[in-house]
Amino acid sequence: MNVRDQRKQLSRQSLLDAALRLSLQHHAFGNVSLREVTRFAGMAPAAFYRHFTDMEQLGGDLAEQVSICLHRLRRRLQDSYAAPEVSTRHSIEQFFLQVDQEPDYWRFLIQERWGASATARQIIDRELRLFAQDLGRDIAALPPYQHFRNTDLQFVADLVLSLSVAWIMQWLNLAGLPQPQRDQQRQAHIEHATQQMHLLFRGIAHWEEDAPGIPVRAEPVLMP
Amino acid sequence: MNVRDQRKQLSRQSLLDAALRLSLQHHAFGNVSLREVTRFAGMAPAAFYRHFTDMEQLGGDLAEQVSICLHRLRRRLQDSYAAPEVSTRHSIEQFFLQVDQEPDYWRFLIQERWGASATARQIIDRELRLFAQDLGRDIAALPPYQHFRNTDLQFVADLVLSLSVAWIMQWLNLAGLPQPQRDQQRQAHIEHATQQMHLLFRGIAHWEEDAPGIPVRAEPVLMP
DNA sequence: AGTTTCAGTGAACATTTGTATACTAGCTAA
DNA sequence: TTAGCTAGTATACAAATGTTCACTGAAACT
Repeated sequence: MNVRDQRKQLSRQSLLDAALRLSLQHHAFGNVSLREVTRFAGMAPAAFYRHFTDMEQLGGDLAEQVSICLHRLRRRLQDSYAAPEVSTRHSIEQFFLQVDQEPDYWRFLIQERWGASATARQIIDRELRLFAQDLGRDIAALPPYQHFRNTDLQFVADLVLSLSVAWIMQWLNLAGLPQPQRDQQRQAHIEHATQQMHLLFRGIAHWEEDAPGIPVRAEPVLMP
Repeated sequence: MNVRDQRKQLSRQSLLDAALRLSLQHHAFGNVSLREVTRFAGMAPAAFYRHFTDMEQLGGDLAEQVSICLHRLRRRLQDSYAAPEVSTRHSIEQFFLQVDQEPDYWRFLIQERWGASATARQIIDRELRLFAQDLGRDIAALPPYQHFRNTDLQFVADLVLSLSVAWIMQWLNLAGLPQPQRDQQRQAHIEHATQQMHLLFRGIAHWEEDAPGIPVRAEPVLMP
């Protein structure tokens, strides 16, 4: 590649990095101004237009780039087929360890899921939907679940996705705590998530039976 | 109350209303300017300071007001004890019907949960946490669940809370669709949520047993 | 070697922003 | 009735914003 194009992409990346950093600092991408981004990246405001027409476009491109995080996660998920002897708890620990590897990306993703940039919202939504689909396919392919219909397993995948999003944000918010308390809270959070997953497994295992322990009369109570 | 104080509170409310409306329009409270709020409410910018010192304070007060929504929901939840013969599906329908009654409030709440205003975030978080606690207590008080430990049921409540948040936002985003397609999608969404709840019920019913259908080796796969 | 291309600069612009000030009208309380 | 409060107005100002334009210098191409 050209030396010039190389440098161009370099400063383009520094703009994206600046936008990400400032988005997290301001708790929203929409609160970040064009000038602020260029200032943070160390260039003149007008240089911005050599790379993006608009802050909206930058938001979209940033979301696209951050979405790579999810792709990586999906690939790692498939790798877990190779070594399936590990426990649920261990898997969850691995999951959060992976979140910790790129915490800013994850925070951005969840923050901008309902954020101001329409393009970013669209991209993030597509990405999460894709992720849930893959999750459903992966579950369906396993021997114990093969006798379930594919559509049945899809809503399980959606459920896990909803849970994951909640977990990640809770996990990331523990990062601000002081060291001794933080590790304890993190351990508790892992325990919490593991229990929730176990509950789901029980539910799946007994999916087709009646649930004699739970009378119909009591059902609505769990439901807000 | 004084006529003057009465009028003051009236215009204070119109400021809050304007802020809510504009927050939803801009997809973030942080993107709303002080002047925009006063313009929308039909007064001069300086009048703002007779009611709030800051946009931050307005954000907090708005979050506080919107939180009433959750209180109302909690109360309605307790009422469901009176008529527990209804099905899960019906309860969920009722739930979304209630969301539809004040959709703006709900959207604001979820949107600003990780938004720019620190005060708003704090208030919303406290409110959701309280909601989950109540949910746990309510579940624990029911005969079929009384033999579970309270702490065990708490994570079930957290799970339901995480799910509810996801449901609400998905539900609200169906509002933009054209009429014929919308009702169909809504029906599907209710079905979806009902299935997810049923899965949880199965899991709770078989909480203490082993799950023979699910080998340990397969567990991690469900876990991202 | 000479010309072209183009990422980045600096200055300028019209707007919009938050905030301060002096002021007005009308309710409140003596 | 009269004096005082005070919610709201009008105006002003400094700061920051998005966008433009002519420019510069180094890489790229012929």
